[in-house]
Amino acid sequence: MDPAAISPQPRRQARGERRIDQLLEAAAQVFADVGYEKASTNAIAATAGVSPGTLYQFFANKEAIAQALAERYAVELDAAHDEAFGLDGADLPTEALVDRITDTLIGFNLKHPAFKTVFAGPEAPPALACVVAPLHDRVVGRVERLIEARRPELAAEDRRRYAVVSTQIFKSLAPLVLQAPARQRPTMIAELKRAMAAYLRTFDRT
Amino acid sequence: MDPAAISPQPRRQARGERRIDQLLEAAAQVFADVGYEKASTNAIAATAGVSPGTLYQFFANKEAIAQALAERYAVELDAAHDEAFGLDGADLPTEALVDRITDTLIGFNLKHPAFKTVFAGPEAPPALACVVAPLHDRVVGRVERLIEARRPELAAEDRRRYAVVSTQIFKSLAPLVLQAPARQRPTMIAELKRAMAAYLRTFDRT
Amino acid sequence: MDPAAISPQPRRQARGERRIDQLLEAAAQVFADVGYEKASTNAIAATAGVSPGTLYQFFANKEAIAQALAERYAVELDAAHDEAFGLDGADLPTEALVDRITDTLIGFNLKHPAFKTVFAGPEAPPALACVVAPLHDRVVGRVERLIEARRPELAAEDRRRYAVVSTQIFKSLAPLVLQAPARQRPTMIAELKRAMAAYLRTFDRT
Amino acid sequence: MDPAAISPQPRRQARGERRIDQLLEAAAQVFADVGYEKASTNAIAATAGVSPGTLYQFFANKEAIAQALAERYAVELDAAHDEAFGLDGADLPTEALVDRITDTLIGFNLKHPAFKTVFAGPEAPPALACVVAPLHDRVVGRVERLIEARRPELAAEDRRRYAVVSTQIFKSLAPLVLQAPARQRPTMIAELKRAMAAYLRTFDRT
DNA sequence: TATGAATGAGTGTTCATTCAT
DNA sequence: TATGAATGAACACTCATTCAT
Repeated sequence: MDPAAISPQPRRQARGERRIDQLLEAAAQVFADVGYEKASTNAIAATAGVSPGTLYQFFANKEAIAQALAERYAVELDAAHDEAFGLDGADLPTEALVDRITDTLIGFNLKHPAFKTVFAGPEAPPALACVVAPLHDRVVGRVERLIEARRPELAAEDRRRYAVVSTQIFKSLAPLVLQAPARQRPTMIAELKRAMAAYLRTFDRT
Repeated sequence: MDPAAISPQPRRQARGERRIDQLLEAAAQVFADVGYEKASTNAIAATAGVSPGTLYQFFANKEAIAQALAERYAVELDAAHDEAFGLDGADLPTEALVDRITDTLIGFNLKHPAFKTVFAGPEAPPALACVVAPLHDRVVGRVERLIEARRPELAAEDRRRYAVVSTQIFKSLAPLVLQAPARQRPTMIAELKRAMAAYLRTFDRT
Repeated sequence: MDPAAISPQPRRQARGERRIDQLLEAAAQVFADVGYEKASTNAIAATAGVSPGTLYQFFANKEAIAQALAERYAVELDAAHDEAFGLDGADLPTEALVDRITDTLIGFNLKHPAFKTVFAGPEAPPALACVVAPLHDRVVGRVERLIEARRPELAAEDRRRYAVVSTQIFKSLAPLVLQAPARQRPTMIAELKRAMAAYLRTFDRT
Repeated sequence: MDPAAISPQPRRQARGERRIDQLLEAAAQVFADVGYEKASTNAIAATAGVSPGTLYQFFANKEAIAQALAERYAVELDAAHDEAFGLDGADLPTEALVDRITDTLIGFNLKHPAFKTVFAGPEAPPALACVVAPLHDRVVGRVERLIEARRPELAAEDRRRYAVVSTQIFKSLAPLVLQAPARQRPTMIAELKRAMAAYLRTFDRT
């Protein structure tokens, strides 16, 4: 009973998925180092320890790699979100909510230095725009639902706008935190929270 | 003082300066279209209607083009700033100040679609970083001085941080305004002002 | 030991090595025709019948091509040297030694018209200097050891100088031989030998 | 009596010749620095403090510059030669003759670092070959006449060959002298003389 | 005469992608 | 499935030379 005889497909698929993991990890590293535009597919393949041909066996082109990476991040981010403001997000005071979300997202950014590359919103270079939009939308959607839970009376359009703006503010201040020397990071985090809370409060009691 | 004695040189120099204008205009267009990294010097030359060699007679390299563009923007922006919160910036209520500055800067962005390319802050691609930093610093410095005039008791470090964060927030929301369809632009502008004012107010009365 | 297990890689590597041969041969041709500086990598690739990209898969840059060529020559020249004054080089009369060495090296030059390009001594264009030095040093070193065997009482410094000067004289007269019409070549070879022998004799009996 | 009225042409010609001097001096500098191939006409013009257009008013192309430089050197070298082995060159003992010639020529090379660029013999890059040949021939011719004076019984063909070979040997050893650190220069000069004398002696008494 | 802007083919090199093995 | 050789258009930049002024 050769075990290989029973599961030839799973085995191959498993290998394939390991390869994909390798490649995405390599891509994340290269993206984080030099940015999407300057990241060469050859460099990604080399970092993953495979040949360029192999890379193209799993991804149709450079864009597809960014897309796949974005999807991975989307999934993991969803989980983190769930944990961060799971069921009581609606009832928390604004400050506490901002606290939790910020800590979660900053943690996520620290863990995944390539996240920002792939999480550009309207500023994304045209080449990345369509790739990156779904991840961005997903995060914005999440925020939107949270706002909905807290202020159900708001018009959908307003809700959307608030979500987009909050996300954008967060995204613009995050690099300040990430680039700050470790000593000043807490100050910057506090400032980020202050800015977020200030904005969110403006419509908390409208 | 024979005018003929001074004229031959200026004539040629004048042509050169016209060319520089053409080239910078072309560069702005190309930068705005495809971003700095993907902008090819040949494309810029072609857009300006000259040969690549001509471009390099006026600019040492691609970076120098961005730099020159940044400098032009710096000068024009300074003038706009002066006009926007000239002498009474210190005494205006926060909302009025935000109003003026926002309108000025949004106007500037609309007029110069390449401005954002060359006004990246900490997120600028490494290639642009050193080129772009002076422009960014200049704007931040401006804001800093404004804050100082309004709240002289603040520590320099805090002032700096506030200035940086304000700039960053503005920069992140501006694209939302610029990309919004004309109909929704006023709403977005109002939102941008609201976010800015909310943040600024947090330390207005501390 | 399944031969299939080792074959897939060697096959591809074999192709690669054939390409390298092709490319070096092409480079030698182009170098011989127009010299190192004017040899364009595109011309070398075209001569080898491949695209520029292929060339760069095997050589990091133009310099590396010259380097590889120099190394090939070094190896082949070593073998020729071994054959030319193998073990009895120390005991031969000067004339016989000069005879052998000259014939060997002239033969080598005739076989490899690009050799001189890559065997420039102190006159090499700066771009080639560091590439070419090792080959030159190797030949000089060889001559040095030969001189040492024949005149062990000489100071190292003098030995070195004699070796350098001999090499230089040979190098300067070789082109006269190579460019001479076939009919006059023997005369020129004789002259070259005479000049070499005359110089070497000056310290043979000091 | 405005002197300008009498000699408008000479004045202009004089200015032209000054320009030519400037340009050739600049060319010599640039050639000495980076070699003929890498010397750009723009660099030469800039070094001379004039515009490229002006350069082309006096020289048809890059080659013509080298040619003109070679001619200048030819004239000056002739004078130096006259002085070095004027009328008694025929009767001097070989060593004394070699001494004089060597000192003269080494002096000339030291004074004109670009001389070697423009005095390449059969090794000249094809681009320079025809430019440089006349200077080379002239020097060789000079040596030939000297040999004729000393050994009138030699066949013209042999004389020529001796002259060519002597020149070549000198040319190959000169860079060793020029590049040697000042302390070792005398040793190298002595060696050069020794090599030259050894060669010349071989047919001095045939 | 002198300028310096203008040219444009050419340079060395890169890289997303394909393909034979 | 994996390799790595192969491609070729593109890039940033150069330079001998010309030309309007």
